[in-house]
Amino acid sequence: MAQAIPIRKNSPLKASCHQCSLSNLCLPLAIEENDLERLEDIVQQGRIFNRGEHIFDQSTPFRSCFAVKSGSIKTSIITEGGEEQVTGFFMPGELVGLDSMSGETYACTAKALERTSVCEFPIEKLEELTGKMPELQHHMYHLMSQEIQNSHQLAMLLSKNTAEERIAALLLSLSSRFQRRRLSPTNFSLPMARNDIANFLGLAVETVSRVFTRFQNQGLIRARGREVELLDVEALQTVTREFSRQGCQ
Amino acid sequence: MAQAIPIRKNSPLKASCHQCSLSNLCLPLAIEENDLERLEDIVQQGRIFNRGEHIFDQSTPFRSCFAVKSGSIKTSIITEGGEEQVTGFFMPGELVGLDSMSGETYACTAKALERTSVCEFPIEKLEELTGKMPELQHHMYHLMSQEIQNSHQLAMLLSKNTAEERIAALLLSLSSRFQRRRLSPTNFSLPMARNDIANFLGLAVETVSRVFTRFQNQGLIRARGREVELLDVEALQTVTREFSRQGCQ
DNA sequence: CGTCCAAATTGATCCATATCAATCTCGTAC
DNA sequence: GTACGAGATTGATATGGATCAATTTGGACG
Repeated sequence: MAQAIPIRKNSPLKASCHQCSLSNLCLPLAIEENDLERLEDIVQQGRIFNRGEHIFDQSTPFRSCFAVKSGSIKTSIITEGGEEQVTGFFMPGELVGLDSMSGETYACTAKALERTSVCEFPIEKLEELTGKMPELQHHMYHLMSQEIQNSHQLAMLLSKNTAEERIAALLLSLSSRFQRRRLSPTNFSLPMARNDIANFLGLAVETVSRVFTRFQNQGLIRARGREVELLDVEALQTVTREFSRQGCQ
Repeated sequence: MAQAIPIRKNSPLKASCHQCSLSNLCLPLAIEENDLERLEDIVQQGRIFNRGEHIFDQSTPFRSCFAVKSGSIKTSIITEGGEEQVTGFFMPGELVGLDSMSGETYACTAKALERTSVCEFPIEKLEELTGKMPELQHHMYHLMSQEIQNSHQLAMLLSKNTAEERIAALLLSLSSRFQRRRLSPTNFSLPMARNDIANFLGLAVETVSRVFTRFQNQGLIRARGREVELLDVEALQTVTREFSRQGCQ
């Protein structure tokens, strides 16, 4: 299988947001034809990261935001003590790095959970562009605001909800994000390990494991390793009193 | 004391960010003289709210962000079930409403914790202005990014830290925010009730109370009702492994 | 100055989840 | 195919903080 796939003639090195199936999810929401071209001018498309590789970490000077094209990314803060706090999971169509726009270096570390490709938006050029394009500026505010809300919802989940509620909420969040990408909302593969789930939700791994089996015994889900099937979405929604991470957009 | 204070002749009804002692804290950071005037044109200054009054709530259509001039504000999310989750406390120089820039209505409810005056920034005009003023736009991104980080720090505190650590962190956060306003960082009055602290930090009121007395017995603080004196800041910092809410800016 | 009510404190008990410990599973490399 | 190790599961026990209950404090108001 050493045969390389031939590169298409005239395949542009620069981005082509036009053809991107995620174009309505990430940045170029609802902007004009020639506006889209301006965005294409500044984006660096198609960087690939393998599982476990860092897109950036807390010591990296902040230069760019990244939109996930395929794969998935985990962001986390590492404390001086070396403890990790997972702050989010990012799926295709979502924008990573918005929390870093107020410092010299990134505010967190971003790691590819699987083979992942991203579009890079250099922040200086992006700011320049949003200054000229009110729609795009508005969209940036929208995305950042959404990110604040997500984080508030997470805080709420952590401070008020039980282990079962937190995990149900996460499953439903993932479900709706898969659905938005026109993938099955009931049958998907978790991109992250149990450990990451536990850390994100402020639980011990053992607790996550136990809740998964409990849900399984109750007929709410079917889970084998990272493969998950939601058997009773309604019931899961009942378990979750609150929380709906809408992700990016 | 029925005598009204006479209104100064020519006292402008519109804002005067020039004279505002908070001008380097809230929006008009590092902008030019005539830029500041443009900001003054859009801001509605001097609205006063009494203790307990709502600046806005979740059913209010989103129109404006608010900068705290004096007093303090509590923001919280009310769930369908009527549960409250306090999402933040805002002090003079800080901007409220950034989490609401992605919906038709406000994402939370804002309540004055004491007699509070605010400056109102109508969002449409503000967006228009940031489109023309790159510095101001940059500052908005900065503020929103900071807000995301604050919220991540809170999530971290809630998921990883003990009751003592959370309360020490809050006290130190308030301390540094008082200091930024050139007030005493060791001797201040808490604007919020124990209940609000408990809710914000994901604890029961009783626990907050107990930790306060424990800190007092250990000689870390002196507290009588809402009056607090930090006696050993170093020790409090040791208690807090993490977390530093920088507030706005 | 005393009354009243909300807020705060203190004490006793209980429980959800962490922690510790022991397998088990499965993907990967040899 | 077998061996290995990381990740996941399951079981037993400990504990921090919630909850329930009872005072106490303090501020607003007549």
